[in-house]
Amino acid sequence: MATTKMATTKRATMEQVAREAGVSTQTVSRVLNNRPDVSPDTRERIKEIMRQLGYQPNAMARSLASRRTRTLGLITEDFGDFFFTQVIAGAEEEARKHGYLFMLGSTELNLQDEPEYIRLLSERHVEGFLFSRPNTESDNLQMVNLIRKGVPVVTTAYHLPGELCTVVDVDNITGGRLAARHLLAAGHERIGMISGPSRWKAVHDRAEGFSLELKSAGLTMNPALVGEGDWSHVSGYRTMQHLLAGGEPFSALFVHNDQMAIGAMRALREAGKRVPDDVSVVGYDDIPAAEYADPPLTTVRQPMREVGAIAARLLIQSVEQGERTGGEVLLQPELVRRGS
Amino acid sequence: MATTKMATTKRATMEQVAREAGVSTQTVSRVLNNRPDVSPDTRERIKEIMRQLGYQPNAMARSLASRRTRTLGLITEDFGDFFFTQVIAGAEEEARKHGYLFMLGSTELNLQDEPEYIRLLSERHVEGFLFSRPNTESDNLQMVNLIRKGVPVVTTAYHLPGELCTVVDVDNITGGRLAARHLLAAGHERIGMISGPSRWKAVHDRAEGFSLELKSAGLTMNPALVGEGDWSHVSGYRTMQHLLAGGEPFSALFVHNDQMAIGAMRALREAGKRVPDDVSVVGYDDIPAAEYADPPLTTVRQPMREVGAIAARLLIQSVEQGERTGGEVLLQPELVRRGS
DNA sequence: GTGAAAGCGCTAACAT
DNA sequence: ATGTTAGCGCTTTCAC
Repeated sequence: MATTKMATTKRATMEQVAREAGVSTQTVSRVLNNRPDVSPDTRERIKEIMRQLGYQPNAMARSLASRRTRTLGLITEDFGDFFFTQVIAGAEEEARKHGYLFMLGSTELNLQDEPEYIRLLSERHVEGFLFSRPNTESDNLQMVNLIRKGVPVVTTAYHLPGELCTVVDVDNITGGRLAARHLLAAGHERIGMISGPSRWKAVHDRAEGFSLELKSAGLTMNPALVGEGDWSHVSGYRTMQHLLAGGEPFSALFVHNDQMAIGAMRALREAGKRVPDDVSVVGYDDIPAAEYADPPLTTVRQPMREVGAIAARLLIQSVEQGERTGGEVLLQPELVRRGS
Repeated sequence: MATTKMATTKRATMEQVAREAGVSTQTVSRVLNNRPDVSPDTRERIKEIMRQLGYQPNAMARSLASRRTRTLGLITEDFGDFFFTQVIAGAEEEARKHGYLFMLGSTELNLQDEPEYIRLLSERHVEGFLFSRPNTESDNLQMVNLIRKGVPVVTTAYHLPGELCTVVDVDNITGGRLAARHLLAAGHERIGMISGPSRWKAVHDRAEGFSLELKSAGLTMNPALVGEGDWSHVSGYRTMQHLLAGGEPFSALFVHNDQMAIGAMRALREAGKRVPDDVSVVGYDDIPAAEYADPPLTTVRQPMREVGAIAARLLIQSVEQGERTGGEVLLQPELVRRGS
């Protein structure tokens, strides 16, 4: 292994630029911040010198003086989850357009690490937080504390009642309706459902939208045909086996995400049921694998990157305008018809 | 929408803590940095006051004075990619254990944004960069510039010849060998391959390992049975159709990632070939969907989170010890036998 | 349009 | 074991 001791590279400072240009640092600062009150001449000369010196402003010094960091904090829980990574990608891209960067805090299912992350991010003076993760009852305290301190907070898919916090979400009731309408239109009457964990608001809403639509067709859910999974492939597989073992006949199935739907289809296949001939399946999310499932999975697509982008935009707005708005933005899902 | 104008919350400063405790800021600083030269009494008293005041050190002020940020930069290209998100998750977790945070720069396939990200991150004085993304020839310049400036750089899966940059990778030659050995042991002799894009070193290595193993069994690759995809499901599907159309018989297939393998299996199915009865398939990566493919996909698993964790550890080491090592760490893949 | 002075909140280096 | 002095590299405020 080759090894070299390195001295820290020293960068040009504003003072050097000022000296070279024969002006005060103040004038250089004005150029750096695109303020109008500099003569075009001086401005150009200073810019040229900056280029020559490879001047890079020191963000820490700027932050210390100006109390702005143009940095945001992102709290997530699971990088393995397609939904949340897409949200992050969308948020990140949007933030950069505004000159903001995200600092990352992913608890990776160790929720107890979250306070530590929030501390690390707070110390670094992130100007706002984006929470993009599932929610349990217990973990609101952190968010509420931040909000009460006046820190801008935006969440995806989670509404904190009574707090000034913006929520960006996809309309899950409509999502459930879309799934139901699709199955009803195909003539199904005995319909099962595999939901996500019941503590999720999304799960409740998808089930509600689904039931509402059944009701308007004069049908109701049969409790013997409803199971609950934990979003994983395997839980879809097991829950399906369980419903199958119940012996209650059905010809269609609504599953609350694609991973579980793919697991459920495997269980159906193993039980000798063909999809869609014996059982039609509708999933949720439209993950990349959905299109290449066997058969290709009909599913409810959510605009996840857009959720992230809007969340970032609202967060930055809140940061820059110094106001805290407790609002909700609801995006619409769409049905993607495939072979299942 | 409820709306409130917020004043920026003012935080306690070191000076306030010092005043309350009747000591100088210096002593408070010593406590904050866990230096030994403070009497146990004073230390405890100061800590207590910090707690009471809810004191949070200002990371920018600390950075400005100490020239340390304990922040790292992470450059990636695609949050949709399972491999890279796992690497990030591993890196992130490891970094936090050392008190470091990552700032995020994901170009999301717009490679031309990378210089902008690097600039934003440099200005914020990240102490090192982790590049976790695929590579083309043209994009080395950015990395080389950083390295030459003395900035610690670690990459995953990419070796920059002649530069002091650490690489953490998974042994792709062995990966190719594992796949070949598995197929040879099952008695296959006519074996096809769908590779990733040929400009990737990983692709070259996987193909080489695969060929080497065939050679030691007295076989060679048949060029008519080799196709190239772009890692996507659809490219695996199309490439498979193309190979099938060639008419060259084969009984086994090595595919350079699972997504393409799943696409290829669909093409096989549509062509009336059963997996594994007519054609055995080995994928690469072991993404979550592999286990729930039909049939469950036999694949070469890579320890991706570990790659990230090791990369982060080496990067932090390089930052803290101030030395640049051009080394390579090679982790080993393993074969996961399933039904394909 | 430009400059001088003060200070953001902390740490480094030295003194005691 | 603790205090003093002098910055870190900028922006703010106010003066000209």
